[in-house]
Amino acid sequence: MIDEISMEILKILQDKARIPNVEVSRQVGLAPSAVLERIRKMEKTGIIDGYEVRLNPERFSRSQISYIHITTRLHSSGKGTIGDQLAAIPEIQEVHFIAGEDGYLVKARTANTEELGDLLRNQIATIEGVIATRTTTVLHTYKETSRIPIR
Amino acid sequence: MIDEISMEILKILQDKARIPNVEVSRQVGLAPSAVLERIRKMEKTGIIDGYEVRLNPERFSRSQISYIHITTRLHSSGKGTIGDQLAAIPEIQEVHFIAGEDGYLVKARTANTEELGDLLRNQIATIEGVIATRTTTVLHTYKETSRIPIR
DNA sequence: TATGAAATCAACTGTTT
DNA sequence: AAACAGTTGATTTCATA
Repeated sequence: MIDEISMEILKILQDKARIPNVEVSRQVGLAPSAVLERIRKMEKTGIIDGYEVRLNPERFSRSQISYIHITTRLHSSGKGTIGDQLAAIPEIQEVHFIAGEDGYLVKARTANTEELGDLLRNQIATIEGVIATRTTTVLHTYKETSRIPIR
Repeated sequence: MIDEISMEILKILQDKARIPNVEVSRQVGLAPSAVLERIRKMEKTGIIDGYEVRLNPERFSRSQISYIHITTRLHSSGKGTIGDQLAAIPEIQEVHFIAGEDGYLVKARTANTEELGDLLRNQIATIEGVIATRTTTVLHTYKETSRIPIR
């Protein structure tokens, strides 16, 4: 479904998402229009999901990463699922429903622990069906990427 | 340090990282070259960290997300820190040193639980100083973005 | 910093294989 | 179906204010 050349294109884009198209075409040995056509097709078929700007969290007062385990009641009523309500909070970057704990694992970014407390008390604890939270505080991040190994 | 116009530009880019530059310039009311200059400057000063292609994990056999708590010995010897060694594993997207557990929290993407077992046994457990691992399996993901709220 | 002119590149359309 | 070439319009660089 994805041939050698398209794989090559994806690898180049993973290294540098805003590389000029002519540069990609030079590297893979095709005409620019052919490369563009391949990229458009991969965008259409969902192989390429999109493009993101990565902003420096420290420049926007978002240095503190926290992982929050959220225990919920099994039969939640309320409007919408708890997962969707958590996902709507902008400080929360990831919401995962996890096995073995009847609940969710979410990743949050705040300026500091004070804002984290705010988030826990005023945004998360108020959601119908949330029983308890347990927070893991990040002291240092060695790696943080959305890049996946492709083959 | 970041004025109103640059903030506006960043918000537009967060919504659509590959929006044409003329379109941005129309929205903020500047010449295209002026917008570009501002973007270049923000790239240089590290406000913009980079740009990423988001590939569909399912198309590349990386559907399974796992969070792995790794307990380590306090005084690790060996070559390089454990954090750096974990960061070098391509299946691992995030490596965080966490408070309260003498260890790391990592996010991994594998094709399935079999590959996860492989990763745990052959790549993680073999690192000098690693005592134990505890894995949280993700069943469903509601949200997964690197976007941060800016203000 | 912002601008406008000039060169390079992107993207659409045709044509060919 | 995929690659290419030509045209149109956007991006980027540069001189200038």
